[in-house]
Amino acid sequence: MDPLVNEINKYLVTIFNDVLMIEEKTLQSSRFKDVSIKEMHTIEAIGMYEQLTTSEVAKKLGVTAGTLTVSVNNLVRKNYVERVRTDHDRRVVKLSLSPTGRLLYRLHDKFHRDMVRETIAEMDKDQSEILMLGLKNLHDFLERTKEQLPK
Amino acid sequence: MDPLVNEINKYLVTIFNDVLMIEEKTLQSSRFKDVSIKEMHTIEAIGMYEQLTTSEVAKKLGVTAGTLTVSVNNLVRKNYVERVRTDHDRRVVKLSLSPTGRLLYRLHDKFHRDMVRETIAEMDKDQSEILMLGLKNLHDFLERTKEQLPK
DNA sequence: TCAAATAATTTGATAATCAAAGTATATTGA
DNA sequence: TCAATATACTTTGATTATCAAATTATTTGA
Repeated sequence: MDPLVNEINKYLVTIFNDVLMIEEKTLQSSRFKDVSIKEMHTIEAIGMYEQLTTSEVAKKLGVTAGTLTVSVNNLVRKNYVERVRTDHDRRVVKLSLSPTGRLLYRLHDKFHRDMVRETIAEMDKDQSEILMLGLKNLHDFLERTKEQLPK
Repeated sequence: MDPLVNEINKYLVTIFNDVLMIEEKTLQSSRFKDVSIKEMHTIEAIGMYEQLTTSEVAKKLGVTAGTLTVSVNNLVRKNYVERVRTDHDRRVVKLSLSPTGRLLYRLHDKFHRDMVRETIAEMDKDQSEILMLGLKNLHDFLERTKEQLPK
């Protein structure tokens, strides 16, 4: 067993848990105490620019449409998300962020980008590009794995 | 804004969502359907070798002791975890994995290591070491961030 | 036209989570 | 010594997250 595999794996597991914990605590000590980390990820999936439907966002998050409807009910009540039923097909609901939702999205995005910036700060360009390539490999592998998953 | 920062960030976000989803679905289609991904991470935190207490595991997971007690109640009922009250200090409970818990731990660990192995399969040694270094940087940054977090 | 398909929502059940209160045990200091 | 305090864990009550299945509204296709 390649010790590098173990080491990379160990870092990934810890990074994973740490990011979630830090995101949660950062939110809870900001002015957005009424947003859970799950809700934050829903806001992230709704996004700033596209006009995604309920089922598209549910698929992106890997939850059922019912789960998303409940979550969006709360986010609409708390004024982070807006629902618009389309004229074209009146069964479809497009989701978008309210002005406050957009502000929160940008703050969260900044947290992520600062985290990455700090990480690669002391690497030279070659190194950070190899890091990027490594992450791309992992990403591509995961996308392939998702395809093969028993629906 | 360095486009590399955005790109690395984008991969990280997708990787996180994908790993969670794949882990959840893989569990649900295995013989361990009664274990949620949260419970899997609790089993992971209890670990194979150390004898951690309830509060140590809660801290590792970033949840309250009450939350962990509830989760451990379920894992004991389902026969993945064992509780032992210590003689030395009878308030303290040490947590450990049952034989089935150990089996599940090893399977989950294998999933992770296969994922990493596949990722670095086509990289040469220099490249995979730089990936590792990048992850170490991210990891160290997160550990420092955790320190500074408002308790 | 109208049966089937689709998009979203609602419902009922269970798990995950916290803060606060409660229980049992250990430590400390007058 | 022993009462007050601290510690480790558990319980409780409330809220959120989740799913599968049922329901509602609308669209599509034979």
